[in-house]
Amino acid sequence: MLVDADVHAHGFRQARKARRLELVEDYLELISDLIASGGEARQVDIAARLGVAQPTVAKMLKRLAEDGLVSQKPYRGVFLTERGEELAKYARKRHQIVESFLLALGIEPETARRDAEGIEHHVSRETLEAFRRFAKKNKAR
Amino acid sequence: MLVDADVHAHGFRQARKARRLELVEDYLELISDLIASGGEARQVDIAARLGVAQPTVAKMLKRLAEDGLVSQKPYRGVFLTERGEELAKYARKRHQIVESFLLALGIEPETARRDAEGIEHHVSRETLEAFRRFAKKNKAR
DNA sequence: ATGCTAACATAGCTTGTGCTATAAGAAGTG
DNA sequence: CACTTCTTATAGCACAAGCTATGTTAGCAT
Repeated sequence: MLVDADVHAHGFRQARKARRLELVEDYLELISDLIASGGEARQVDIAARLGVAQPTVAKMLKRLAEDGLVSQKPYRGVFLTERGEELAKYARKRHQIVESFLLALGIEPETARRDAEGIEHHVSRETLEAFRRFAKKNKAR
Repeated sequence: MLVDADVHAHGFRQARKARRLELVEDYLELISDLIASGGEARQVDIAARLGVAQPTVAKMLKRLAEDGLVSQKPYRGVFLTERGEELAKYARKRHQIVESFLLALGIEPETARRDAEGIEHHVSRETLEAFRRFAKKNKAR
């Protein structure tokens, strides 16, 4: 009935790791979208869209900058580094695949969008590939 | 291209709330499984299976007890209250459906188990129902 | 019954992510 | 050019979830 304890533990560790990455990916994806759609990503806009206070964003950006994912000049907008852009691109691709997959399964668009937001961070490459194939084969009408 | 900011923010707030619930569900589900399979749920076992230190579990159990989800007597095992059992049951059902679904999709068992662990918390009732139907129709070979 | 070991309890620290309040810099307007 | 306003920076607090180290208790074995 129950799986081996070590295996079990490993799974949960993975999940916790994924949870920490979620926020980072959300930020990168959003920053990338903001820049693509308006040319700049200001802290206030990021904050408004994430539903969070501006200092929270400032702190997070500092961390992202330290990790080499974004670059910021004082009192100027924030930009993605090459590595940040890469991650953002992958996150967005994954997001789109998950969403199309759900649509192909016949889920309502609104639900698909919302569920995709949560699911995308927990999909391994193998599962993502399976989703992609399925979505391709069963194109949503 | 970008969705309305308030809608966007609301989605993220929901996601953050869900993230806090994840841990609780993981605990309840695991406690329920441990009791079902061995008659008791000891802190050390919970800790081993979650891949976490025992004091971390102790602290969490205290919180769950305050929230009326588990009951514990000092130096004795932990048990689920009625409300806790209910939540655990739903979480487990959801988990099983997600896992069978991934298996039916042709995902490797190991991967399916791991991905299910992360995905289960983000699946709406609508999507869950679609998963259930698909898994039933395409029973894993 | 006494003592040993395994399990639980507790203290205190770290890190991450949120907040409010406030200072400081940039930008637009008269 | 000065002033107002918008944006960003910084300080300081709270809380959740992790850790290590160490004290207590229960249960088993001699």
